[in-house]
This record gives sequence, C-alpha cells and structure tokens, in this order.
Amino acid sequence: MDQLSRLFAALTDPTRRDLVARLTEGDATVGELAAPYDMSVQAVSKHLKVLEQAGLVSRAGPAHRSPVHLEAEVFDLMTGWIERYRRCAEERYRRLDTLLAAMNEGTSNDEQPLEETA
Amino acid sequence: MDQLSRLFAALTDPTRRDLVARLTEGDATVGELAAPYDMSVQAVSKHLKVLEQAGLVSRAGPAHRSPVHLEAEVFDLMTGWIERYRRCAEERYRRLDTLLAAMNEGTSNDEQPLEETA
DNA sequence: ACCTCCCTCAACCATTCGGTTGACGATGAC
DNA sequence: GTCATCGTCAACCGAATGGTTGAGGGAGGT
Repeated sequence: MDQLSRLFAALTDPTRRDLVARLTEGDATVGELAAPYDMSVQAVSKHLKVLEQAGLVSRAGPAHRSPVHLEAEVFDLMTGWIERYRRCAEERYRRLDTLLAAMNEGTSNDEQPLEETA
Repeated sequence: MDQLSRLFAALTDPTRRDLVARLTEGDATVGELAAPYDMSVQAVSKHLKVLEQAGLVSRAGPAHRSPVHLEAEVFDLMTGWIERYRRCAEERYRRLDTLLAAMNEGTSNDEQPLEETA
C-alpha cells in the first residue's frame, strides 16, 4: 500500500481522527491517549500503530512511557493531492462557464467546445 | 458512518482516486470510466457507488448512459478538517520554538511552559 | 417487435479491519 | 530482588471491503 492510501485509510476511522486532534494539543503517552475511550488499551495501541505507519505519528524513543508525537508535515501529501484535483475541477467549471456565457451572448459556433467528447 | 469518514474511506482506494482524477477532465459514462482498468465493469460500478455515497460524484440522471459528474465542493470538508489540525500543530510548534528561544536567551524560569503537562 | 448493448443487482469468496482477551517483556518504585 | 504498572504481541471473532461470476432490466437501433 502506498503512502497516500495509508494516510487516507488512517484518517478514515473516527477514533484515529480524534487521536490526531488530541495530539495537536501536545504529546502524550499511550495510556493518556487511551484513557478517554471505552475501549481496551490494546485497541488504542493498534490505532496508534496505524497512524505511525501512515507517518502521522512518531515515538520519542523505544523506551517505556515515551510520548507519542504528531507529525503534521505529512498532511501536505493529502492536501497536495486534494488541492490538485479540486483546482482542476474548478478550472474546468470556469471554462465551462465562459463557454456557456459565450453561447448565450451570440449563437456563433466558431469556437469548438472543451473537447470532442464534451 | 459519518460523511467525513465516508470521504476518507472513498479516497483510500487507488482505483477510486484515479477515477476522481479522470473525472476532473470531464464527465464520462460508466463504460468509458471502466475501459482502462483490468477489472470487471461491475467492480468499477461498485467503486462509483462508493464515491457517490461519499458525495464526491453524482449522476446526471437515472437514464441509461447518463454521465458521471465530479462534485468538487465536498473536498472542502476534508481540507477543512486537515487544515484545522495542521494549523493547530504548527501553532504549537511556533509556541514551542519561542519558548526554547527564550530559554536559550536568559535562563529565567519566570514564564511557565505551555501547559502543566508539557 | 426484436435484439443488442450498457449498467446494476445478487450471491459468493478471500482478505482486511476493528475490536476482544490472554500472555508476555520491559521499566521504574520500593 | 521483587513487584506493580505500562505497553505490545498473538490469536481469535464478526463485520466490512474489493473482487469475481451470473442474471436481469431498460434504452436505442434496425
């Protein structure tokens, strides 16, 4: 599985999104993170492993009780992907709008529409 | 499942991300969309249903061969969530940096660190 | 009317996911 | 050294996912 898929997959689960949200307020140990949930510590540990493999989270060290840390930079991978295609779509809409405006203006068919299949 | 979870889940699959990418270039029928993949048409139809339930895609009509259309606005839901927490994290780093800078400057302990648990 | 093509529905299958419980390993307090 | 506490590993389970095949339904061409 590629990094982008792992990122989207990691944030699919509401519990994991909540963990990310809480980590924006500061590092925390696994126990602290697990406390609020009606769920076993092992389950939270698994969630953290998923976040870690997605690159969203890192451990300060291998030691006991070492805090979990949020790696916010990888968000850019997702926003990059999203923005790219959102921008494309908007650009297309803009072109479509101007085309429709032109068609309303005069009924000249000189300019060919977007593509042959449009 | 909430909308945000459906969105992230929908974009987890590379095939679905590719479908979205292709739809930024214009509407297309199911057949056209399915053609490039080494996969049955039914599978692509399922993928489109997932994208549709996530709100990323809509059908022009119930009719035969009606084109599939990309709904780019819902991207904002995701970017909204992501940006919110990325911003929080960056803000925290900024505060941490200024704190560390202050500690390097003079060794005064007058200002208490971020939080009691930090 | 008929036939064909496009698409979806339904059933099935293997794999993954999100949770549990139980056992274990390492740390740190005493 | 001993013991409790914290965290992970492993096995298991039910539900969801991503794919298949087969059948069916509806629009259009002739």
